[in-house]
Amino acid sequence: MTAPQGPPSEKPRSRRHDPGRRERLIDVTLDVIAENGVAGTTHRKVAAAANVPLGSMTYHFQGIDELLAAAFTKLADLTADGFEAALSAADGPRQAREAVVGLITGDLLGERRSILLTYELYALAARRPNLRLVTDTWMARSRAALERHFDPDTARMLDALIEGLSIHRALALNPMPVQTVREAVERIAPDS
Amino acid sequence: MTAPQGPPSEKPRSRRHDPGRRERLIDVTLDVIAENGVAGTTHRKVAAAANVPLGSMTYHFQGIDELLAAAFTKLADLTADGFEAALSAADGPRQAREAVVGLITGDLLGERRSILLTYELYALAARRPNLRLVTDTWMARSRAALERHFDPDTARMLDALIEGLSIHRALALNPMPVQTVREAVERIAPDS
DNA sequence: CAGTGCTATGTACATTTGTACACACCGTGT
DNA sequence: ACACGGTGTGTACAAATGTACATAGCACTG
Repeated sequence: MTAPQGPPSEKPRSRRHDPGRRERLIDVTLDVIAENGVAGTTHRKVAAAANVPLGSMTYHFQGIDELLAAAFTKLADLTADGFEAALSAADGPRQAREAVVGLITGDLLGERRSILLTYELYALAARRPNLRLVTDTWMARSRAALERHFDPDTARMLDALIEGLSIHRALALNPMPVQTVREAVERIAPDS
Repeated sequence: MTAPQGPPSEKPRSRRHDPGRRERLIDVTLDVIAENGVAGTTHRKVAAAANVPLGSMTYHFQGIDELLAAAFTKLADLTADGFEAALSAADGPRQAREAVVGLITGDLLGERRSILLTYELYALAARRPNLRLVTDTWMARSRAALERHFDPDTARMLDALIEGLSIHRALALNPMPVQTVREAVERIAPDS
């Protein structure tokens, strides 16, 4: 779905010389986590999904912890990138608010995967100091991006609102309509 | 910490006849999940923490899935109970808002554990239909409790805000001050 | 007070898992 | 051309895990 499948398919057998394999393994790992959860993510599942031998796992990553850390670091970086891009493109508070609405209500397909992975990250970060650094950096970047348009307090509130609304939209049977989302954003960040 | 430790200590050896053991196992399971995550929760760890033999696990629960489901169901029920109680005690919108602030900023000790378990539940519920029922019921109860004091749209917004603010307060290095939380709640649910 | 049925226990076992490691391959610089 | 160092591969193995099950003890009914 998201990660590229297998090496560019040269010969069916013997796919040696696969530059960028490490990076591809990280992408595939996120897919595996999204599907099976951290609890169900194993070296073997990732290897199978990426179509590489098991030994490749321990060669590229010190252990499974490093694999998970690398995957979640990439997730946080990419998500923060998108967040910053959407807000940078906005000009003025009006567009900024609409950008926030867009981020919350963004396409529920890819969004759902992202939210799901975020839970897993939060759950893991609570117990792993090195992942705490990842979530902290992520939050700091989000807040900074919001502060380009809103005062610091409002930025923090908006950040929390985005978090909560995203979760609710992902979990709820009938998600909150876009118009209501817009109303919530406007209440937190009024026309000043 | 939270769950009662071991049976009431009769004889050191042979603790047969332990009524309510099933319930105690559920409590201990939540403790184990909080400490090790769903990924690190095993029959043996729970059994050791509860001071019961391994065989007791498979006797009381069909499998580890049923154990996890029972634990998370209890978590959701208890949390929703507390939520309802806090809001029922409030009289008028003013007190209701303050109750919401209290729920968000509630003692960070027990709160932290609760939030942490919630991530785990969300992550698991995304893949397990029977747990989806648990989260749906929980959300419905929360919303209903809020609707005793606020109009439906505001209730949904508040519910999401509570979610987001709780997460941020649990994860952030320096959590948002109570006064700012109050301000956010007031912006979403103004004096009408 | 005897019997009956639920509860409790300990152990056994097949699977799965993380990880190590010895060997094969190939691009690259000399 | 050729060695060499990084990259890739397959397999092996100990540890941990979920689960089944035969046996044992206790409470409670009649």
